Amino acid sequence: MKNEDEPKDKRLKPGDAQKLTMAEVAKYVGVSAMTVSRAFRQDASVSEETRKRIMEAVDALGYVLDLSAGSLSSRRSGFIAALVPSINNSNFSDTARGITDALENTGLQLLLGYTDYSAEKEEELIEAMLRRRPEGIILTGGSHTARARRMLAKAGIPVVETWELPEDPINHVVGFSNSEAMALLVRTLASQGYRKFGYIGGTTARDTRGSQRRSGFQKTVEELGLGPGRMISFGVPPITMEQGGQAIVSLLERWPDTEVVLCVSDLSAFGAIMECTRRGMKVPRDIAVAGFGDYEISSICHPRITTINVDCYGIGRQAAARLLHALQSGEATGDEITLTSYRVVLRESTDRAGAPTV
Amino acid sequence: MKNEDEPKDKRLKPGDAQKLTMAEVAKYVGVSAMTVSRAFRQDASVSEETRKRIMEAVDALGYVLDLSAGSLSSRRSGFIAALVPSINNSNFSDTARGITDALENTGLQLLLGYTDYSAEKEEELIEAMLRRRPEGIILTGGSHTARARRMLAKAGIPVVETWELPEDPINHVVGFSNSEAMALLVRTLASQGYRKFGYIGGTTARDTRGSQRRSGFQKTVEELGLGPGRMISFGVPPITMEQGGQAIVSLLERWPDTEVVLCVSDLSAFGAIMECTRRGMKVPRDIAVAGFGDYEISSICHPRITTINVDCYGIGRQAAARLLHALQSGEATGDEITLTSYRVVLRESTDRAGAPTV
DNA sequence: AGACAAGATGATATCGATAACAATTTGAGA
DNA sequence: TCTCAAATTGTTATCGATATCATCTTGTCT
Repeated sequence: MKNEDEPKDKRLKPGDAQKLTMAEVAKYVGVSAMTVSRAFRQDASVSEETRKRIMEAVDALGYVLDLSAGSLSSRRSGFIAALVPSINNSNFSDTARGITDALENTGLQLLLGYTDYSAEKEEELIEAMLRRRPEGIILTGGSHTARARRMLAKAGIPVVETWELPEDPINHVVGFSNSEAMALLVRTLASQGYRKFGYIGGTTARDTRGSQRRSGFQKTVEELGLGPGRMISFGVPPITMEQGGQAIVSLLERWPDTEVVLCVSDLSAFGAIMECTRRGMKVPRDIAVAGFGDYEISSICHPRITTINVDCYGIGRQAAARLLHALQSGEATGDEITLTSYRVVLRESTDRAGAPTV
Repeated sequence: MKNEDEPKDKRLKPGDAQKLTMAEVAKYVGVSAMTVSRAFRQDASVSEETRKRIMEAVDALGYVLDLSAGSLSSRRSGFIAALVPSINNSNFSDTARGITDALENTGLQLLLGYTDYSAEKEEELIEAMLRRRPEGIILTGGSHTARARRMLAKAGIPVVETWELPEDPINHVVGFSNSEAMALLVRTLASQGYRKFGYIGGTTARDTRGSQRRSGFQKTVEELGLGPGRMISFGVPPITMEQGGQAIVSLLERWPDTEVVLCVSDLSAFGAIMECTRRGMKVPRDIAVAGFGDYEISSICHPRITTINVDCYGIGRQAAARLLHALQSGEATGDEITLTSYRVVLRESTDRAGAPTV
């Protein structure tokens, strides 16, 4: 048996754990557990004096509220779930940050998961999340398995789909049209005189936003009468910087007269530009390149990369705001679409003047 | 009243929510709730036939297990908490991915938070996490507020500190010495003939790993008799690509004869190199630059950046593995230190041959 | 002074699953 | 065929907080 008389260990260590409950705090203070519970919520009616005494006891005893117990009786988990394709992609981690920031001081906590661009993984994650009874859920995109849709419908919580404009929205939407955004970029560059367009993207439709960008590209090039675009598919999405470099090599081998190459994201665009530079080509003098997403790198690198700026952080904030609103108003059925902004950011990599760099 | 005879809505919508409980599934199948509960756990003893019938009912009814109720009685929350400084930094999101991957199929779920490099924010988050009664917690670094340490000790759960080697570890450690890693980089470059070393880092000690790298730099430069290093502090950590560019300008104005500049991370190194390029300087011909962290960008950009490769993903995996081991063995006190690997990656940006690039 | 509203606090039932133990069935070996 | 262990299933209490309703103060207004 341990010596219980030795009150202080020189160093605090795990293992001293006592299962402190609210009831024990209550006994210590000389009130009921219910009063302690009230002291933890700002809206409850407890006298200032009692709350102070309780909080002192909480501090002294080192009590930490147990939300899992509370959420059972209050029937509110205090969770919001969000699924993004990848947390290593700064566009999506910006969105996650937007969600977290919007949730601050709401008493809601974010449960984050990443689907790795797979609808099956998404389905699994949705189930795992729903087991925690989140009060709302934020998804990326509009492609979900049938079972995922069924589970979501049954859950009876507000759902926000983001980053796209799904054809058949589940509930709320906060996003933009990836295909129109890419179309805008094509038209902008065409108006600057570019005629021979190439495109670099991934090989499969796993990345639905990527597919939408691709189709926006293709459609617009044809509408403008600039023939079919020169499309190169390279690698399973999300395609990396390195694959961007390999892809542009293929593209230029096949269609050496290409004037400008649009990429599914800034990362592949950057890889493409670096590979060109390495091979002695100058961007934009020999070939112009544009990306999508306006990652930090694109405004810093040399040459700076033309791209579409997307309000990633705002998507997160607005998605969370929509959820909060739905929770407050109690409505679980509103089908609202919030369009988020995007804009073309013209930079050196497509500069028609094509001033030889350096 | 709604027409309950119409069995299928054309489109499933939230709002159909029924509070389905295990007891109702049990009644539907004709067994007890306990048996349904058992059917959900793989180790429990239920006949295959019963489990099948139960799972069919679960499917038919659309029941989703409620873990919050279960964790109350089983006294196991099924959560692991992890705090990282930032999820927008790919080094840390790699670590988060490592943790998530290691947790797969363990029935444990990750609760992720980001501290924004602040010990106060960390303290708040630790409390918020502990309210969910995680079974273990993973922290970044070894600097915590006194109250945070107290709460952790009291929680009685295994704690893993990562990415550093704290002087006074709480419990488990999975990391490496940032100062020795930086020292290794200095010595490696010194052995290649570099003599006049500069350093770019942030202005405050908020980023403890950054501070350690800085002191490792300073110490080693002095040990090698290369005088005090030329240090530029620029911006509140984490310093951005852009700040890296601004910093190298300051540094070269003040010490124009600097031969090589080490940066607290690859991101600032990249910014520095791009700014130099933009100003007509060639890297490494006119100035050599190195980073830290081996971000994807460093192996792609031109010139490729010399750096320290850190096993970010492995840190996450090993931290989670250590936690799992502690949970299995029931020990909550083991003070083990797991060293993770790092290595110098020499690339073009410090190539002594200094071949003019392009 | 009496009445009543507002504020503070307490008692009890309950959220939905699971631990722990009890009861029952099944099957193998004697 | 009988016995006993293993496998299967059921019963009841419980996890720790909170909803709900009841009770008790306090102060104000007539």
